[in-house]
Amino acid sequence: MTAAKNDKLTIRDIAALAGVSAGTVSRAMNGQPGVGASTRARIAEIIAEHGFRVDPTARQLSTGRSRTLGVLFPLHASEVVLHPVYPALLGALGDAAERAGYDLLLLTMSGQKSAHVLDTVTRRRVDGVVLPAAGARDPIIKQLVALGAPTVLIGHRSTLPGVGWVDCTHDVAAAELTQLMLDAGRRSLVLLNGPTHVSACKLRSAGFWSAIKAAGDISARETSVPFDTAAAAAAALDLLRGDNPPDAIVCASDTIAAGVLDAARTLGLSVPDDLAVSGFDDRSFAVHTHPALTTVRMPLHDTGHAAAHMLFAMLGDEPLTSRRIILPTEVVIRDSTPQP
Amino acid sequence: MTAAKNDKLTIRDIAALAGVSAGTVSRAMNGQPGVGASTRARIAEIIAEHGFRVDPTARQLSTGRSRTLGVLFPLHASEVVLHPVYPALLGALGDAAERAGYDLLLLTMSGQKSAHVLDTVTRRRVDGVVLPAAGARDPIIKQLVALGAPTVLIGHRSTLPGVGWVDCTHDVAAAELTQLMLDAGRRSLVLLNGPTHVSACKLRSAGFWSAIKAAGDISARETSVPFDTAAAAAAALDLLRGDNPPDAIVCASDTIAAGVLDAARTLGLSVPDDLAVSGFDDRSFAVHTHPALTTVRMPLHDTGHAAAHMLFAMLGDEPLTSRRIILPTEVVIRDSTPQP
DNA sequence: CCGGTTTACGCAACCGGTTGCGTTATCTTG
DNA sequence: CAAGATAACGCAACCGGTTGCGTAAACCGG
Repeated sequence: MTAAKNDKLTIRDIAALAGVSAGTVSRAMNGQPGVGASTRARIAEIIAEHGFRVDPTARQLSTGRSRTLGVLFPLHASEVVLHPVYPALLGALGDAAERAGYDLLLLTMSGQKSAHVLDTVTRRRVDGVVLPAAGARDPIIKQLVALGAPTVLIGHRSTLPGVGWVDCTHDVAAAELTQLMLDAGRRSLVLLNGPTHVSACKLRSAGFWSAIKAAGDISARETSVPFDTAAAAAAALDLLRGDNPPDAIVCASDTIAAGVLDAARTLGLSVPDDLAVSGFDDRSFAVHTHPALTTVRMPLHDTGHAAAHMLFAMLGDEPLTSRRIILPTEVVIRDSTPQP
Repeated sequence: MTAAKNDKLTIRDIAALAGVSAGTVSRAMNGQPGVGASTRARIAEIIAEHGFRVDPTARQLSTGRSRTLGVLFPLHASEVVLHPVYPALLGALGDAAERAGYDLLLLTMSGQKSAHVLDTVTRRRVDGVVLPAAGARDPIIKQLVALGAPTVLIGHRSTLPGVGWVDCTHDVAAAELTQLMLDAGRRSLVLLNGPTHVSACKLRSAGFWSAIKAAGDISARETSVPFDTAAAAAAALDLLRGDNPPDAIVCASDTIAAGVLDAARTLGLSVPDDLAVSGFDDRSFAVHTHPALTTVRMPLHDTGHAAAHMLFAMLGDEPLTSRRIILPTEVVIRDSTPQP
């Protein structure tokens, strides 16, 4: 057996084996100067032979670094995993962390109980924090920067100094979809937006209106509904039965779009001929709706990856990169909009 | 300000404030005997006033416990979060951990690179491990028990001594669905199963065949396909075009069932009149297919919850419970099977 | 009021690494 | 070859808690 088990070796055991002091072993392991070449080689050999691994807890206690990144959601964990985009972000962050030799600590925060999270950061159980669900109003962001914790936001373009963020082009995607509707001859559009305090929804609104403004004489409205299929269906029924019913509805999420499809079916409208519908998120069910949903795929894997590496750069592990990154989205055209 | 910030207080600072030794503060904090009532009260007051919090790293170094539970997936993180059931389990585990004051460390393991994971366990960065994706063949399970790590499996009924597990009644659910088909008069059934090495698929097969056997003179077959809509569609086309085409297909997942629905549509078959179809998992898209899918909802939240508390019991935090738990499933009847 | 037990608390070692500083050995260079 | 510079390494303190053991004071019954 070479580098197998034999647990619980300490650095002083290795030092004794090599006939040196513990400090020398530590320096040799960490590639620091002050160790002779032959000694270094001998120590490396002994470490490999006995399968010694440093105790991360002890190292952390003396260095103050844990090689762990925290992923913080101001939600219950069970809410996180049901979300359309958070799980994918978490997965990408996990991949990047594993590849960089970091561990991933999942931090959840029900309500405003930030004490435990701040404590975890203060005590350096995590070296930095990614917030994939950061809202503009969350006080936790300011608290984290006040603590000096390297912080990266996803989906919220904060202006706070020191914090980095990664976001994607919600506005461009919304504009593209809107233009798609206009190009197909639709002249009465509605943006069925999500809650307007959500950063992504603000951007989607901006994209929608910029395309409308550029087109000139178009009838356009915007309404806000929760990210909920039933609520969206009710809102869509109102719109479609009211004055000047829309011939195209741009929705801020696939769940909302699913509600619109339900409403269209209820009224016997044909999609996309009578009504064009688009979603956002490209959730798994988007391909199973009837008709299959035109939607927007966000670069979730790249986003998580970029956020992780931005954090590693802040921690000094990698060369500095930009602290503000905007990644491109991709419009996925299916059958709920007219074919170009 | 009472219990606000003022970071970096040590237990010796508190001891000096209270006019006692660090050891006494430690004992007072942890509710150990050997501290007078008045001293205890004074220490508690000073701790509250200054907002002192123990350093979990230092505590871990001396006690060997981290109040952290590991969730181990022998996969890449990005594969985990795309899975139909793992995210929900992760969420439930996270909720339970937060409520119990535990942190959650996400451990992923690409390929057979178990060294880092075993190291994390050996060094007690986690007090115990939950494996929501345990396969019968995984050597990691034996390695964990060899290390003496409290281990709880989800979805794999291991016979190894010491390990606990939580599973649900895949067999009963499959039998119920099969019986549903039989009660509706279907006489040519197919189980379109997933990969047969998956524990849940074995159970689903057993349930299917037990219902068939009990019914007597029935034509029944079983085929295995990957959990993939396109592959399932191809297999279903073969079956439906072949001799003795089935009038009911019980599928081992919603993704497989979606493929069967696609095949039925291709052939112009009416579901459920010509062909009854059922899925498994109750994924979000099951309600959006046409017709909406009859499927099985698994008690994912309860499963995660039970696994977490079984682990806490093993760690001595809670009274002992059973180490083998089987939770009931729920058949969700929608429109892809004949109404009873 | 006294011997013996219990209680309250301090002291110091320990968990397992890291690191500043001092000492000795080796290497330059004039 | 002597003197100064440099490299290699040991020593011990330190990170911030926990805990076994020793001791002095408070308590007990007789």
